[in-house]
Amino acid sequence: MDFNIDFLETLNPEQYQAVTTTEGPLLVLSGAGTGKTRVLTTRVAYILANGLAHPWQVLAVTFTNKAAKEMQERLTQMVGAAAGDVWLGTFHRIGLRILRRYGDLVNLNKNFIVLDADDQERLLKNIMKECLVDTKEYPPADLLEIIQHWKDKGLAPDAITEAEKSNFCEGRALDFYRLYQKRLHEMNAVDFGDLLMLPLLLFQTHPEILAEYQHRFQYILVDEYQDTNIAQYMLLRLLAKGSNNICCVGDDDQSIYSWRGANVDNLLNFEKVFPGAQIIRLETNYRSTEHILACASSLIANNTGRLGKTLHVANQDEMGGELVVVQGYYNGQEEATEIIQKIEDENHAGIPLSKMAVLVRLSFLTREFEDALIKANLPYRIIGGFKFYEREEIRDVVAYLRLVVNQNDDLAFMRVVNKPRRGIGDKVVESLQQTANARHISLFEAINYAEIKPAPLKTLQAFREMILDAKKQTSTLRPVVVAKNLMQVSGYIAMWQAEKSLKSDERIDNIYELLNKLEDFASLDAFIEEVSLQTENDEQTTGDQLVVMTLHASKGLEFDKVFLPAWEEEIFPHQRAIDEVGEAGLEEERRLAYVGITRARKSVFISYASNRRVYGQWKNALPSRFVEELPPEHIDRRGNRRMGYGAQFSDIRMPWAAEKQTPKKRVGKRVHHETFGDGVVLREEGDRLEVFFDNSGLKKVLARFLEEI
DNA sequence: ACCACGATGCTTTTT
DNA sequence: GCATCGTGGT
Repeated sequence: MDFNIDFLETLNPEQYQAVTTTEGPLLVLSGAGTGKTRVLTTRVAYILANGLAHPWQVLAVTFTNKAAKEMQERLTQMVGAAAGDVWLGTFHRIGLRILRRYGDLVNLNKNFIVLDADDQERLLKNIMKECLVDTKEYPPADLLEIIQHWKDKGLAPDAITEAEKSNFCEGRALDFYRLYQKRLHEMNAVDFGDLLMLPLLLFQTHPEILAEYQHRFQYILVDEYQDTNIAQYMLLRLLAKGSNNICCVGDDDQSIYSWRGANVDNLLNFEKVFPGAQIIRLETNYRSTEHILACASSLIANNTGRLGKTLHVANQDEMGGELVVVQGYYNGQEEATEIIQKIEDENHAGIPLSKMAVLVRLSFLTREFEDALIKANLPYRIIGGFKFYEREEIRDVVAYLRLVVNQNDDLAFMRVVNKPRRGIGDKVVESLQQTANARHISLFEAINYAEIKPAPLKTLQAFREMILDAKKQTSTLRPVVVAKNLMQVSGYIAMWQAEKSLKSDERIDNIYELLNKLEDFASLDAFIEEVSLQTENDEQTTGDQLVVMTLHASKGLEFDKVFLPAWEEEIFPHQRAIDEVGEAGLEEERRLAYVGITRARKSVFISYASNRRVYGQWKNALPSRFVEELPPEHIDRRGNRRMGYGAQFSDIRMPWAAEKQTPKKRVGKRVHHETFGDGVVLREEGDRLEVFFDNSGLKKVLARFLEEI
């Protein structure tokens, strides 16, 4: 293989070791900005160049689709077309690939579909309703989370032990899980968790298949190992039993997905699980300045139970640099406006927008920045907010296509059968469902048997023919043409065109954007599969844009200048993280702060606001405790913009603050309301009061609209 | 079957 | 403050 190994010379000694120690288990502890992607990529290239394995005998797993794509590109640069034969992708994609091949051994039909979060929740809601559960009291989303956690551990319903059981809905979660799996099976569908759990089940029940993959994968590489869950760990352990050549790269200080089932112990126990493992530490940081690293290190030092690493700057040029700025603001809006102003100034001074980023803890915080960006007329992209593939119109179009591919896809059927309105209401769908249940057939097939009045029946038959017609077209026409036809014939596009609003125009644009993507696909199946795995916003760097995203979404990225707003108690660290898992939650929040700071090459701008609107209500806020954990000599602390540094937050007297100071006991008091007149307070729940007004009767009103009389 | 309106709850973080 | 859901009227 023609392969230029010159770039081995540009590696530092530790990186070189990590690349060339190919045999046996290896753990690479790789701090932020120490070149781990480079190591991983070069390692694969090294293995291929030395003929240690064929490309298809190398398995490289990444955490996100984006990371996989980036690695694929870099690898192609180094080894050319051979890069395409390496098994490279997210765990979920690899799992899918295995199931497409051997799914029949775990009761799957070859062309199964992958449900997204929305489908899953809808399905669970249906199941719960059938079981006469009040979905208000027991939210399907909570059940989904429970089931996902089971799947994260690789636990099928029969494997749930007493200790794993949940007391959700009087302990019925397991029953629902069983039903849910049964329903998935009937629909020939899997969810995200199944993409890990079912391959695991396959390997456990079919040793000969496991042996085949153990033999196949001579070298296994894993990125972001600190964020793998138990199912992923078990898969890796099984696969690595073949060659024993497994290399995991990770950083315990960047473990930020425990809420999703990630388990840092995978990394901490690496030596125990893989005897004879070697460990290499990458501690030379090529990304950030001294001040930035000092802040990150000082902050993370407050965590316990770390493996411990000391990052140092790579070159002397990076010594010094700008101090990390900590700025206080009056409120969230001022904060957003001023930060965008700064970004605009930097942009005028020559820094491209794409080299800067605003990273927030909670996705709703992106909103104020979006407003400010629109006012400033700067091009931007929000990541972590509403995602392209989660938009209504996109999901509708995909549902149509899913139905063309698989008429038994009941969820897709229900989504589009009356969209646009065709006069098919709840009653008709209910009747279809009954027939379908009784005969064990899909809703689509039930059209032929259900007792339905002539008018809707005619509509349903026409709908049926339309889908079957599109299916017929797939054998002669290109997928993109079939899809465009269907969107016209079904009246779906016309539905939005008729609406004529700003939003509907945008929706139509989105639909065409989606349909154009179809150009690149040979079949509808392939397209749907791509879409169902593409949950994360792919990099569509259309020109020079500023990104505003969540801290979670920023993992693995880097920017010259990073802005970290809303460093306030209850937001960051997030109150719920602390409430739910206490000290462990706080430490994960701190790692998130560490991830945020270490995204920056040249400068970090941290800020907090004294007042913030949450749920449309003003709340005052204290600076995050993390601010106090930064080393004073490395920061430029500017305090609050309007009050000057040192002002006591409790000194702030704002109109809305007055309401907080009124005594809590208001029950029994006579009050006056501008619209409802005089009355007496009966009950009190936080800010909401139940008042019996003399002339208007019983009303629920907000305390701030009341005056005591 | 569909629409208008009001009550409700929501904001962690994502493959 | 907003989007979603459920209700009751047409």
